[in-house]
Amino acid sequence: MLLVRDIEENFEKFVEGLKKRGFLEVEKRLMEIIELDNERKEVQKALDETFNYSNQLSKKIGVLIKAGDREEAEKIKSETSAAKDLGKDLSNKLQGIERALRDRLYELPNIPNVKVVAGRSEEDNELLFQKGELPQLELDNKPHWELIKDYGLVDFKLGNKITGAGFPFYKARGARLIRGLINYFLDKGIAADYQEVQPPILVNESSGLATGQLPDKEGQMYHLSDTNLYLIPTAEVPLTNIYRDTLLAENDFPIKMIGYTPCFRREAGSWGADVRGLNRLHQFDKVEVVQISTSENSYDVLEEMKRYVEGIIDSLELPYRMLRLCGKDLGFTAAITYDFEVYSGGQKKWLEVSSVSNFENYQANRLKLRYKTQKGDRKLAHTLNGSALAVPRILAAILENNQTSKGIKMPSVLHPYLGFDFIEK
RNA sequence: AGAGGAGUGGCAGAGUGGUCGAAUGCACCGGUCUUGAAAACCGGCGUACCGAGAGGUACCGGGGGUUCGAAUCCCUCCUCCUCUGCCA
Repeated sequence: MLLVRDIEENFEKFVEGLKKRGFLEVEKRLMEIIELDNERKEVQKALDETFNYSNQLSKKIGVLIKAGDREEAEKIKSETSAAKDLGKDLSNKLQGIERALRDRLYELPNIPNVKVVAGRSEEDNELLFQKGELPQLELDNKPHWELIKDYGLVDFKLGNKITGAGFPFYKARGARLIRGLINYFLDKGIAADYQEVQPPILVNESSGLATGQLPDKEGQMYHLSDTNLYLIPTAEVPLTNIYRDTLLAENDFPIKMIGYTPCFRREAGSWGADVRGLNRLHQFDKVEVVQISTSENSYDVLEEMKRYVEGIIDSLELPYRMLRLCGKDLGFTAAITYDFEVYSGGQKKWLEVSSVSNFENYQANRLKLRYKTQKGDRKLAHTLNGSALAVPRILAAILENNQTSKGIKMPSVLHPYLGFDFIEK
């Protein structure tokens, strides 16, 4: 959530930033917020004064009763009702203003970093580099949704029967591949000093609000109405919320966490050819890294996370490229996001397998996540996260790129995790 | 899930309607003493909002209520503990 004080101090920067995202009537929205905040201050002040007045009277009554002067006490009591009524009016008014202010602030996404270009759609994401050879496949190569059938790795029909579309069963070597990839990704993280966390995959409303999935993406999460809990769309939610309502010391940093969870997304409104097979699922596995940093260091941390993710993809011998998302494609809470995509030769498509983002203090503000500086000031921390990595799409690319007429080769780093290095017919 | 008990500052723990933002101890910070350290002693020590400041206001698990006045009484939700039941 944006800070009103920052909006006031850097009005132009906020106007520009929101315009980059294609927001309309930006000045008007921001002015309204500043006005509401001023109104809030005024009403708060009046309310404080009213409370002060009645607090004085109450104290007097207390003293008088103790002194045995009942009559005088009753007299003062009769004077309190006007202040009480006024107090009630003012606090209703204040509540209304605060709600309005909060609602307006909730509507506003994070301000993009200066490096982020405006853009009109994902077409305008900036391609920063591409690495690795595109696979030279034999003529009869197939997309993974055929390969998984041929080799009996993933069963979508069974998923339909037991749950519904987008909830596949992984079987035999398919299941082993999922488990192996998860373990490989976790081991990589541990080697890079991330602390492994196994979080709950159901979270409460406060957690969803704090990392910004709520209210923005309400319709994208599965909601259990009888307990008012949400199935997580990413481990980011429970991992980042560990630090909700926290005051850290500067020597608590760096804070590096890694967690594997299944992720649940309703994907309402998704359609088209790119949803086939493992490309887009309602339930999928993902290993996520999260870091909490000071405001000074967060861009160094972001670079570190990018290098980290790149290293894993590289080790899997997959061709990949990195993009910087344009303002229009940037997630609601992110200030900057780098996407990693791997090339999947069977469907001849680039698949997004990781998003690495810096949220600066946007989430921290909602999380009430601060740290104390050496000088003793309290500052909002910065939060960052990245996929490391999304499992099914990596699986799709491995299957497609390594297929031969005799079977599918497995990347060498996975051999110890799989117990096989080749999937033959 | 049922019955009972409990949630107070970084921690421990007092406070059951009035000058309580809250005793006391520990921890922490500064100082005195000391060659140095410890001990002892003195002082400081929660958060947020408003204000240039003086100061004001709010906060005793969350929300609501009673009252001139609530940490204290009532309602509700959450969490923890004990017993009973159930179950990976």
